[in-house]
Amino acid sequence: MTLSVTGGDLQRLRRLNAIAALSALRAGGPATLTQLAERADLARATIKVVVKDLMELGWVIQMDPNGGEKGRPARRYRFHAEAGRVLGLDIGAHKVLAVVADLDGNVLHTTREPASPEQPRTERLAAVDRAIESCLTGSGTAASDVWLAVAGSTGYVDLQGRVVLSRAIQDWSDVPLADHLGARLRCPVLVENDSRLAALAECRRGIARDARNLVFLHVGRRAGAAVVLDGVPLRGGGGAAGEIGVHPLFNLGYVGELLQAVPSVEPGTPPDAVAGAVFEAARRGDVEARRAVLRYVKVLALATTAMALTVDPDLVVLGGGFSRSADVLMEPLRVELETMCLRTPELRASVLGDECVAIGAVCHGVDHLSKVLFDPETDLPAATSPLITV
Amino acid sequence: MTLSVTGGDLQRLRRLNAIAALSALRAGGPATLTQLAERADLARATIKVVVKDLMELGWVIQMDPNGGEKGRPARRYRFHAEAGRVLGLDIGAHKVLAVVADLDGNVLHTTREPASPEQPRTERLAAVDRAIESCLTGSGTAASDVWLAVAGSTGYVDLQGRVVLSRAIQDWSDVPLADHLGARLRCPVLVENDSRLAALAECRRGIARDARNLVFLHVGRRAGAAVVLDGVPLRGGGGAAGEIGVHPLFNLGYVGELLQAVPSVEPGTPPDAVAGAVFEAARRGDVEARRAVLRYVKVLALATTAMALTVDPDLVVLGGGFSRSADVLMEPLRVELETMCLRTPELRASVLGDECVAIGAVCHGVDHLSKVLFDPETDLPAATSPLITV
DNA sequence: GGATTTATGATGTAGCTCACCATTAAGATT
DNA sequence: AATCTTAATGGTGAGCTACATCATAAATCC
Repeated sequence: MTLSVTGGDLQRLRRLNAIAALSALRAGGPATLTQLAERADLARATIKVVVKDLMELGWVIQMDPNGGEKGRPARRYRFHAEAGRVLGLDIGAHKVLAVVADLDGNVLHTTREPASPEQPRTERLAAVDRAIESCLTGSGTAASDVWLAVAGSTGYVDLQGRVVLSRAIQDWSDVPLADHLGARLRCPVLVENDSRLAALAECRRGIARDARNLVFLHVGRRAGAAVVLDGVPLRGGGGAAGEIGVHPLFNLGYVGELLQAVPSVEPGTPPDAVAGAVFEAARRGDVEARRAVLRYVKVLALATTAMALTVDPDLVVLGGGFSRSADVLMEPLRVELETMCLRTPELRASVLGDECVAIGAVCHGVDHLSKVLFDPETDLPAATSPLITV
Repeated sequence: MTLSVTGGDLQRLRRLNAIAALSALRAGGPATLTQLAERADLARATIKVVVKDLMELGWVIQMDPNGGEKGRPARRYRFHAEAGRVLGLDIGAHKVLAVVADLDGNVLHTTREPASPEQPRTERLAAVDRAIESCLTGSGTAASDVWLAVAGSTGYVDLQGRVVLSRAIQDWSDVPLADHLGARLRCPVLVENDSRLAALAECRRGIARDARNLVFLHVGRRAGAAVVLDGVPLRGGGGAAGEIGVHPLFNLGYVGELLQAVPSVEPGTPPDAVAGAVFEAARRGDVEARRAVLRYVKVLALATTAMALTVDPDLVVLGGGFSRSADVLMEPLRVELETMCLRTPELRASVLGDECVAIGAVCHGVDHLSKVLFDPETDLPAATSPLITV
């Protein structure tokens, strides 16, 4: 029986109401006291006291009065999203992305560094450092303003933020990424699998905003996956949830190879462009290309069905590089899923492009901060470089 | 952002404290006021008022004073588990089981009715009715004392409590089971997949009490599965979570057939006894039998790996009829899982035998009641046939 | 300029939790 | 048997908290 209800004293009630007011403010945008009272289902007088406290702590600030309505103009308040910053990182095979966002998750600045799957880890880590550096200076962010950093990396990331194993990047196994970043940044660091963050991004800001349970399929030359349940990315007991790609029956690590050796693709095409050419040919109706796409889709569908039968999602989101060719992939995939699934989930293509993982990192960071900072069990801290526990 | 914190009134605080006290009482067993104050981290005076309220509502009763300690003897209180009853049902292919339990989930009485996979649905429903009938009379329970009934059935059960599809029982698809039981019982009814309830039972009362994330594998002539995450059975968006058995690559619906046609098993052996004979032969070291077992295990392992790679559980529990032969199955299964999983989960055999599903049904019912009755959002009802919403 | 509208600030009431105290009922000690 | 020790009980008052209500203030509308 997992009933862990905690009661408490009057101060706790006050805290509860403060958090309720703050949540209402964040969820519904700027508001007057009366509006907030309505939203949080509390008396105006209560809201007033609570908002005063929140302003003193620095979580809420008063906005410029905007006239235009009749009656006495109301003071309007909003969440002080600029009080701190969240750093989001996407460490992919071919690029490193850094973004700085405010506490609402609004991205303020983005920088990009090139990378390659073959480069040694020190070079990649250096690229990460450069991306962070230029993103901070570019957005005018002091290192002390960053409350939390969240990194998304390919590969299996354990609960300590160590990249245990990566197949997409050569020298990227057994990398203590959280430690490296923590030493550099002087703030808590979370490291997550990239697909999981991309899935979260789609669930919060992308195509899946109306869904609570979804499977995210990262399609590319290598395929990855992630599961979101009740709006929360599923990590599993050791952080390995979604790693269906290593299953011997659906070898997603090399699934892209199914898209090679199509006659209509010119022999000289560089490896990176082959898949795109096959998709283009299939789009034109080339029979061999369509057959290759179907082979690719069939493997994908088998893996997706296995996941769908395990967690029964409402939605499957197609993301990753190849999702640009969703027009070619979707229909055959839908057909395959329909023949195999017990309750076929809806299928949609991602709408967040390239920065999907970085945005997911920010979302994850904001969620984490909200959970830690606005926890009814502990005192509400002041909005100044608070102590975050990871 | 899913922050749905609700603040409130002083009455709400009182309610919160009442629930905290009640939870502490239920979790830790009978207690004195001082002990309860300690457990719930509240002042004695508060506990006193709250317990008085709870006694008036009928949720808490005073026990006989038990002397033997020095100092003024303290009144001892306990949760009034006898205030209501939960009915648990297991509707299997070969039997129907009914149990009556109190609000702590203690089983008071069990009845059993035979069934067969071939019988028409009306006969099976009649057997269910008989099992309920004799279980109620046998335990001296009035129909009005049953607050909630939970049924576990083989097959895919949708969120409305309808058995959509069953392969283990012939005439058992598209059965509105919740409606049938609801009309008979005059109390709310929950219907769930049987494997899911068995998994819950292992997690609460069985071998998996220390685990929060697990995959449950129902092994038999047909195999089924269920997932428990954070101590809660995973239903999925439509109740189909865990139905990995219908995946075309691991055809678990007929996996038992892999255990046939072993020379050392006498030709005349009845179909039900073949598997047991094969296991027995394998146990003795018969090579053909071991090979058959290995074929069976390999299929099982592929399906289990797919699930494990999706949700990354800490534990896989082997349950169902064939788990009696866990000694033969475990080791090869462990080996297979180790070669395929990224993070191999621990493997254990079920300890709750035949009544596993029924016990799980009771656990699920008690959980549901706790959630609905002791919800901080609503007033605490009196402990007399309360209105339960499903 | 007056009427209307809407937000603000202040007051009083009721309810809750808690710390503190004297009281009570048992076993332990002399 | 009388006294001491121990530990729970019951009651009181202090300090907060949330809420409803009311007079007041600052805009727009006619």
